[in-house]
Amino acid sequence: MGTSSEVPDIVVGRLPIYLRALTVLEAQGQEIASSHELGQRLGISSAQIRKDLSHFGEFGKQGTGYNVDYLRRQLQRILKVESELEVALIGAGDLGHALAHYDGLNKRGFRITAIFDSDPAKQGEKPCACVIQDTANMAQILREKGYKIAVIAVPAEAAQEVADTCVEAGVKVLLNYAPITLSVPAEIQVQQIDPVVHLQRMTYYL
Amino acid sequence: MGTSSEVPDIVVGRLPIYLRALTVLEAQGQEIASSHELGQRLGISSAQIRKDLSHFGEFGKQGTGYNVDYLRRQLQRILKVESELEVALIGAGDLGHALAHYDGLNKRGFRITAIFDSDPAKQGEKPCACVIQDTANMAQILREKGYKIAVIAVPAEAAQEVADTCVEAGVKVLLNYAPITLSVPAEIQVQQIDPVVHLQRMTYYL
DNA sequence: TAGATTGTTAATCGATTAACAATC
DNA sequence: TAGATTGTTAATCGATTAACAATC
Repeated sequence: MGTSSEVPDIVVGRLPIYLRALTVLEAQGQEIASSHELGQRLGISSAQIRKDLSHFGEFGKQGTGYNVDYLRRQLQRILKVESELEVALIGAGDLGHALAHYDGLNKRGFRITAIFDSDPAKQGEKPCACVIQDTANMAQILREKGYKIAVIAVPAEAAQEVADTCVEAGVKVLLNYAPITLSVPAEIQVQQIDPVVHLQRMTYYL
Repeated sequence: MGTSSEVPDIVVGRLPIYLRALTVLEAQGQEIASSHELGQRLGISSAQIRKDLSHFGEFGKQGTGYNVDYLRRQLQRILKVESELEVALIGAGDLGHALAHYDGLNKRGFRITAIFDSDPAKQGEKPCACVIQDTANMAQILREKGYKIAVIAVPAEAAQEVADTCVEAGVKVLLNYAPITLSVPAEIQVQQIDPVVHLQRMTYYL
């Protein structure tokens, strides 16, 4: 064991997949799952699942497997998603609206509580529980309310500037839907969602 | 060298990122780029970029670097995105509509030419160039028109069944927005987009 | 107890990096 | 030529897997 910074990124990246599978199993009323069963569902070897989990502790019982509810809670704790997290959404175009309406975020602990758009025509609209505000006020609001998580759903041309503002305002986690690679300080977490990139890595095999 | 099946998945996965960066550079009028410059922009080592490209051929010139336009075209060829590819979209909820409206797909070679939804109220609607059809007719249409690529934007409960139908109808590439791990034959390519999974792998570091 | 499955070790496998000859 | 950068090799580094003692 040791400090959490020793856990490989790639291991951390699989935990949400495990968590999701456990949530599904629990909804189905299953109380126990073995690493073998989990692995089969996810297309991952059972050894890898056990190895991954061993970075964080001992969660199973020999001869039995893992208690689904217990392991789910442990993963939520490890991933720091036990309580609800507030998310700022920047960009209220089609995608921004779709995200604002999407209850899957809410149900899984991410609450969009601020939305920004630079288009005055959209400001004042209320696509979900919160009203669309002017991007000009974003930096101040992010800092005052202490937002740590932001979702960027603006056009590619605006994304880097939005990211810079977020970082400057104290945001630590960025989910970027704009199709460009953002340049941010090393301590800032960025994940990219670009459907074209995902499609292109598959068309290679056609 | 050898057959393309020898190229590691992880290398193929980076090519779309390179392609995207080259497209940006070209739009900015830059004609030449070195592996070092590309790497700096992407947060990847120059050695890795050269190694990755070396799986497919020799595209650069010593002492100079890579011709941006030439390398971009080569990557498009390797990734099989030289010509437009037809995409079927299943699910016309908020996300489906957002995808149908998104011109970034079109501009980068993926044309949505069929949309399906099981809700009769939505059928007949025309969110983009094509009309929403009944999911009941999906299998037949996918097979007749020879769709190889489908985007799944239905609720989690319906996703596995939709995937099964797609695979049965000859689809080879699936982009899945539903928050479940799909079970498909090994030869089928699947990529998953789940914002919650992306967020959770970052909240670990908060 | 017998059967099953964990957590962990050691071996294997694969990916990344550093370094450099080739060459533009 | 001098400077720069590629493509490639070999070394390093890290991740996955197989195997098994521990134990429920």
